[in-house]
Parts: sequence; C-alpha cells; structure tokens
Amino acid sequence: MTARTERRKTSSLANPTRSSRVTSVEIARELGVSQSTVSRALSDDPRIAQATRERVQTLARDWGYTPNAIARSLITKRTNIVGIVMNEITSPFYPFVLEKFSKELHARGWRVLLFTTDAEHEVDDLLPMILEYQVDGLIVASATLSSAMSQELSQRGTPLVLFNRYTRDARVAAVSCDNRAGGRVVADALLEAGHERFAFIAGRSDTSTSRDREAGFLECLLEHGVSDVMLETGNFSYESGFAAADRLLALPTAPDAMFCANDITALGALDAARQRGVRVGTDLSIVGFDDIPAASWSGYALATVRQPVDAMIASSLELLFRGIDSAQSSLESRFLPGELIRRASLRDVFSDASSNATKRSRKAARG
Amino acid sequence: MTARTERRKTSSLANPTRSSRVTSVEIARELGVSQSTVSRALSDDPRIAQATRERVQTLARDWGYTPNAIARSLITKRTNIVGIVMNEITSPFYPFVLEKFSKELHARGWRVLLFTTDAEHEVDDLLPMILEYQVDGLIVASATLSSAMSQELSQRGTPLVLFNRYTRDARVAAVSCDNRAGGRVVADALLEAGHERFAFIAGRSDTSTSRDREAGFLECLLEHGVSDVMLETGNFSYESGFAAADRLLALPTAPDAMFCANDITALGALDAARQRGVRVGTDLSIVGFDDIPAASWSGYALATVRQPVDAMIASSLELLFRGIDSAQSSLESRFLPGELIRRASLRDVFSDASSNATKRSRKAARG
DNA sequence: CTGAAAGCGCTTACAG
DNA sequence: CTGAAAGCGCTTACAG
Repeated sequence: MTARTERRKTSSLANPTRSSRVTSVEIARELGVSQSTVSRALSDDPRIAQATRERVQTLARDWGYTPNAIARSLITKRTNIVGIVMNEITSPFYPFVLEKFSKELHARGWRVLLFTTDAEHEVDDLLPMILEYQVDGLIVASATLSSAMSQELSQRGTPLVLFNRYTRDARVAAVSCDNRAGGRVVADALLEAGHERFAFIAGRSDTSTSRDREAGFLECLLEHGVSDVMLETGNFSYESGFAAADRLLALPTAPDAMFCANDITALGALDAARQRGVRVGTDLSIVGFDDIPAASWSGYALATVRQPVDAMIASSLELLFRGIDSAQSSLESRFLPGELIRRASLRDVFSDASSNATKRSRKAARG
Repeated sequence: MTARTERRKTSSLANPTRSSRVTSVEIARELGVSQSTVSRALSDDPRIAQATRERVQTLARDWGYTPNAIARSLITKRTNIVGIVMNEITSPFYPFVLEKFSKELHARGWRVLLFTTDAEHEVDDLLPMILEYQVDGLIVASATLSSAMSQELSQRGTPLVLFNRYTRDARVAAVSCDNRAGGRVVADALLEAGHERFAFIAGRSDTSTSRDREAGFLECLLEHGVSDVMLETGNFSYESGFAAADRLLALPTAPDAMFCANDITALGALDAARQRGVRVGTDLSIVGFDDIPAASWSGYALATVRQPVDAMIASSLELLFRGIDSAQSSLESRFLPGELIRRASLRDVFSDASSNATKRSRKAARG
C-alpha cells in the first residue's frame, strides 16, 4: 500500500525529471522482472502469473506507459496502418466516405494514414511515400493508379482496394456504386414520368463515374426508342451545372428532363432553371447522383440516386482485410446498386403534366 | 552496359521469387559494400564516393527499394508523422481544412495520421492510440482535450495545436478565427444597413465558436444601444436553421436581421424565409459564418464572414513546427480576423429599405 | 571514403 | 511461469 502510493508519486505527470517516454525496460527494471515479462503481462499473455501481471499493469498505468507501436511494427512486420488516398476530398460526398472508413478502421483497432490528391493520376507519385510507412493495406478513393503500381503493390503483398473506380485489370480489387445501373434507373423514372426531351450534364469526362452514369442513361433511353439526347459537359461543380443548364434551357427545344453526373451539378442546374422561371418538378425534372445532404434540403428537394455508402465501405473493408489476413488478395470488382430517391425535382408519375396516354404506353411497353 | 541490363532483369517486378520487400542489407550484399554505405549513399551523404553512390542508387531504383520509415523512425526517434484529430469532418468547412493541412504537410515531407471524432471531448480517449504511433506533433481541429491530457503531451514533448478552439490554459497553443470580432463585424454591417430587430441563431451551445460569435454580435449591438436580441438555438445544421428562422418569422414582431452561427444554418434560415415569401436582402438580411462554397452559389448569395483558412493553417503549422524543432513549444493563442463577404442576402446600405435617417444617425454616432 | 558495431523498443521462439 | 537472447531495418558515432 505504501509502496504503491510512493510509486504513484513518481508518475510521469508528477515527476518531470524522469524521461518523458517510459519504455518497457524501465518498467521491468523498477519491478525487478525481465523486459519480456513486462511485454507479456501487458499483452495479457495467459502464461504470466496473475500477481505479476497486475504489478506490471498497475505500474504501467501509473507511469503513463504507452507501448511504442513503431517498435512493435518493426518486429511484427505489421503496422496496423491502412493508407487512404482520397481524391477530391472537398467534394461533398467524400468527407462522409472518409469519416466512415476512419470510424470503421478505428473500431477494429486500425489506424489511417491519409493522403489527398487533386488529380486522378497523382497516386503513382504518392506511392513511394506511402510504402515507406509500410501500410498493411491501401484504399484509393475516386482515383486510380497505373497497373505497374498495382503490380508493385501485389508484389509487396500490400492489398489494394479501389473505391468508386475500377480497372479492366482483373488483378485489382474494386468497389464501386453501380453507376451504369444508376443511370438506367434514372432514365426509367424520367420516361415513366412522361418526359420526352432528355439531357445529360456530364462531370469530368476522364472519370468512370460520369461516363458510366451517362452510358447507363443513354443505353436505357435508347432501348425505349430515345436516341436523341442533349449532352453538356460540366466538371462536377455547381457553377458548371448552372451554366450547362442555362445553355440547355436557352435552346429552342429545351429539354424537359435533365440527369446530372452528380448532385452538386444538379443543384446548379436547378437554380439556373428557377432563375429562368422554369417550374422544376413540373415543366422540368432534374435528377442528380450521390444524395449529399443538400439534396434533401427543403430549398432543393432534389431527386437523386443514393450511393450505398455504408455497404460500399463494408465491402471495401471486407476485400481489404481478406487480402491482409490471407496474404492472398481476393480480386473481385463489386458494383453495388444505388437507390433512386424521389423528391420534388422529379415530376410525379401521376401529375397532370405526364399525360395518361404516355403513362399507359410505357406500362404496356414494359409489361 | 551489359551488367546494368542484367541487373534490371532481376528487378522486383521481373523476379517474383525474390523477397517482396528489399532491404538495405540485400542491396549491400549484392554490391559487396557495407550496409552503412548503402544507407549513406541513399541519403546523399557527401562523404560517399560518387561512383559508389551511383551504383547503390541505381540498384535501389532497379530493385524498387523503398526505405523502411518504421525502422528509421525507431532509431531517429522521429516519425515525421503529424496526428490530426478532426471533429465534425463532414461539416462543409472542415474538408477544406483537412485538405490544406494534408497538402501542406506532404509538401514538407510529413505524413498525416488521421483520427475523426463526432464529439468534442472524445479526444482524451483517442490520445493513447495516437501516442502509440509516436506522432511528432498533434493538431486537434474543432475539439478540445482535458488539461491533464495536454500536460501529458507536453511531458512527452509532443507539441499540440488546437484549431478553432482555445483554452484558458495558457500552456496550449491555439489558432482560431477571431469569432468574437467576426460577430462584431456582422453587427456593424447590419446596423449600417439600417436594421432594427436582430436575431441570432446559435450553433451547439457547447462550442466556443458559436458562443464567441454570439458574444461579439451582442456586445457590439449593445454598444449601439440595442439590448433586445432574439435568440434561437440550432445545432449548426440546415434543418435547425430552417426551423429556428421559421419560428422567428412567425413572431408578431419578426426580426429584420438574422446572424447565424455558421453558413449551413444560414442557408436553412434563408430557405425558410423564402418559403414564407419574405424577401431576403430587402425585408430581411441574413448573414452566416465560414464562407463555404454553397454560400456563393447564385441560388443563395449568402453574405458571410469568411474564415481566413490559409492563414489559419499556416499559423497552426508554424506553431506546430516551432514546437517540433525547438522542443520548446511556443504556446501562443492566435486569433485571425475573418472578412465580411457582402452578398445579396445582406441589404445594401444604400437601398431604399434602409432609411436615410437611420444611416445618418449611425454615421454620426460613429464619427 | 568505408566498415564494424551499437542501439532504437519492442515480440517471440527457445530453454528452463 | 519467467528470462536471456535474437532480431526487425534502419542511422550514426567511432575508428581507420
């Protein structure tokens, strides 16, 4: 009792003269045991005597001992660090992705080393610095790397998962929203609402997300006999959506339905329409993609395709950890379906504006 | 020439039988030099002969050698890792903060270990896991930690900088937007525009940001004889801003000027006003805080106080690195001034609605 | 200009 | 149940 009280007095907080970082050797010396015993006691090795374990753990707590993960990593050859490379982190959708990855990984005892890029193909250049830190796995979100680099990773036994990107290379694991199917769902909904003049406002054309959403949209329209779709190109920004919609609505035969490559673009389009006095949700339907918070703001009420973020994260981590645990990566590409969220910017099927005739013919065509 | 060609053939990419991670020892063995020489050649030690340096560097490149930063960290007692703890990472302002910290740190050769929280005071619990990884410095954004924990950090010699928070504790470095001054600037602008019935919509009341913005606002109004300010409490969300503004505008004597604790709240308030047919920027001025991208969208044109993000980041890193380089933290609190961004949601001083009489009396009072 | 050696702080067979 | 020892992959005095 007295002894313990005394030890508490020499705790790192109370005794600034002691070395600022306690090591297991110091604990061992103080207790007259070996350093191995300290290590084992702290990792709850069952072979250590109950009494010893308690003495060690108590002193460790009192002295504010923190195990050195760097030293541990060196000997175990495992850092418990996952690298996350994130492109366009400031685009509204990705902070949620990052937060969820971070939460999930922390909950499982993993740490996140973060790298940000603002160009899709910067990843290759970042890779050396990432690898220096011996990450046990790597997630690349909204960007890709060369196949030389992904080979380098598999060489080293560092699993990689692409998030919202994929490659033709079958040796890369990837999880993505099914953007093509999402585009189809939107086309279906717009056709069902009786629309006839369609437009697509693209994001950056070098992204598979935008291209696949467009492809699915056009493909489905074509299957329903619509081959003439107005195309505008934006860059995923509000301003580009605004400008593109403005150009479209100035046309002699303006579209009555717009699908935008992402929500931000759609919000810009929506404001452009409003500013021109076009009644969104009646004269014009606008649908976005992502379901960012602003889409559900009552000022917008933007219909959109919600990305299944939670499932995408879970899937990514499953693939990643399968690679980490088994040394044998499982190189699937997974495409998870988005969900159409109907809001006021999408004309209702039963509204006056969508003629009953049109509706019936669609139903017949489908049935 | 032949020799070099041959070596290239044994590169890690071409030779899958070799160990997946090359070490300096393997390079040394291959070249018949000591491991110390390899280490020195790779770090461009001037004492190494030019020829040796080149042989080493060439083989390292060909074999895809990546130095092990974990091993280096262990011996140098420096990880070159900065921990960033970020609260409310999905609030639109913080992704920009994180991106800039990340960019700046990478540019200087530092890495970022990311931790996210969704409660202000979670940081204490995270600290042990952060410290295990021997971060050389710690940035805590939009959250605080107990003084026991900040003492623990200074004990260990790990510099800490609070971002957008501060403590009474003079032993903690902190960089924040001058929220109080920002609140004053808004009060000034609203008074100048001739407003008379003021409201403040708070964010979470446990945050210094919201409290300081409110304090500056009320203080300045009081100095100009306005003591009766309507107060509503939100939680920094769009919905809470919408609801609060809706309540305010339902009052018999509704406010003609609203200051909101952040932009998101203000956007909600703005939409609530519109929905009630209130002409924002004429009958009612609304001012936010942050200057997130949506504030400048033409659909909103929200006046706001722009946080000087770049300067805040630069300042934080300056304090952090001063602590890292000198082992003697410099424990300043810095408050950087925000800038009022006038947009359409703020009634113009010279508009009809702000009576000349009012304007003159303000000017006289100030002159 | 180069090498042999110590050592960072741990984990983990191996031996008792 | 515990300890002595090896070793992870580097950096860096120290010596020549």
